[in-house]
Amino acid sequence: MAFTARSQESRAAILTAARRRFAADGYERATVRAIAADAGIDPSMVIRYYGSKEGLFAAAVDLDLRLPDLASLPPDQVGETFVRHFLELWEGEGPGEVLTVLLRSAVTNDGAAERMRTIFATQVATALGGGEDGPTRAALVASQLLGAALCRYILRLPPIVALDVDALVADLAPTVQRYIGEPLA
Amino acid sequence: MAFTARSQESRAAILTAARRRFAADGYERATVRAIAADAGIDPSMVIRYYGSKEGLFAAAVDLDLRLPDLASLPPDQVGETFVRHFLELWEGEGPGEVLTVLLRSAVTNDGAAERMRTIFATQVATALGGGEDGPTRAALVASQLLGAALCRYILRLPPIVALDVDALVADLAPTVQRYIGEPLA
DNA sequence: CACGTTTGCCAACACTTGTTGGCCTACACT
DNA sequence: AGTGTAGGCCAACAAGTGTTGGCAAACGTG
Repeated sequence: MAFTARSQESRAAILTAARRRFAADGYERATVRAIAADAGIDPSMVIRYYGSKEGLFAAAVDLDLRLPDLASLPPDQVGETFVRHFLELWEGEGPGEVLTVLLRSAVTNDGAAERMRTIFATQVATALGGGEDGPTRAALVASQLLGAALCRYILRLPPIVALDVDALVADLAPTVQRYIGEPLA
Repeated sequence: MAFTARSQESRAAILTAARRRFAADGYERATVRAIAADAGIDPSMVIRYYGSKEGLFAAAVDLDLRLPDLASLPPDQVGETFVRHFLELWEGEGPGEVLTVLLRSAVTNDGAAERMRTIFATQVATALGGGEDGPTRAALVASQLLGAALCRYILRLPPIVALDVDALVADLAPTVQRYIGEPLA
């Protein structure tokens, strides 16, 4: 039952292959067989190590957003800092893949949607702190950031893809800043 | 080969059932058998009428956004009008289902993504008019609106779901207004 | 009324899916 | 060296998929 050092290599190979497949195809179309083939291993081993396809998925999307401590920043820079951190997460090799997996499959798989919900209900909401309408503000921020990620990394809308990170940050930061700070309707 | 009046009822039943199933489950998990069962008809008829599952899908996502003429509005109301129109499209029974289908499957299906791209590259961009950076502005608008739709109708983030349409319009309108009118970075 | 066409269902096909059990090999430990 | 345990692959399963062909009944048209 317990893991030994010898199998760690296979486990890791399976996990990275799973992330890549899940990211590329989404939960439903990514098959255990394809993941196993990418990892150069038998499909049955995938089940043996991770229990089921869903267990593998859960292991593949285990990510800490590592949101910075925004409370210690000058209030008027929170928006820009937050947007930049989020976008650089997406641009990165590892986290970007995990986030792609999450978003791609949260759209069709309810388990992934639940995971996304908790991530943005806990990590984002607490990072932003906030009073009684804190959750609403966090959700508005999420709507803009997830929308941007959707258009840039999933749908690949050309005008959004064409922008470099700095320009995108400059465009989005005021929006996020307003959702965090300005009074709501 | 040609359609007769007698079959129109079944065709329509299949189409509405397909829209509902595609919207609820996404392309992959919506099975022809389930759609046929919902329509109270044999699965083979679905294929006979629409050729294949993909043909049925193509027929199910045939929608005109019916974007209003924004040019004739006072410039400072364009944002709010646009946001409200978009949200009410989503709230509506028929169009909302089609949009859900489109977004749900654009994330994993490349054909649907292409359809989405052209919709937001042509319909939205031309509705907003605009000069040389018009496409960029339109894409930024799309990022916020699609993000909001994603959070509200797909991921169902509670704080976004809890808002009524008026409140959401009030929160999002300034963002869209800024993307349309204010200078970009 | 008889004809051909259309509608519809049943059964089946060929295939893919996640998952399981059996068997052999290679390692670790005493 | 001998033994127990874990790694790994093969083959197979049961279930579900989209799709096809054949056949009975209902229809519209002459």
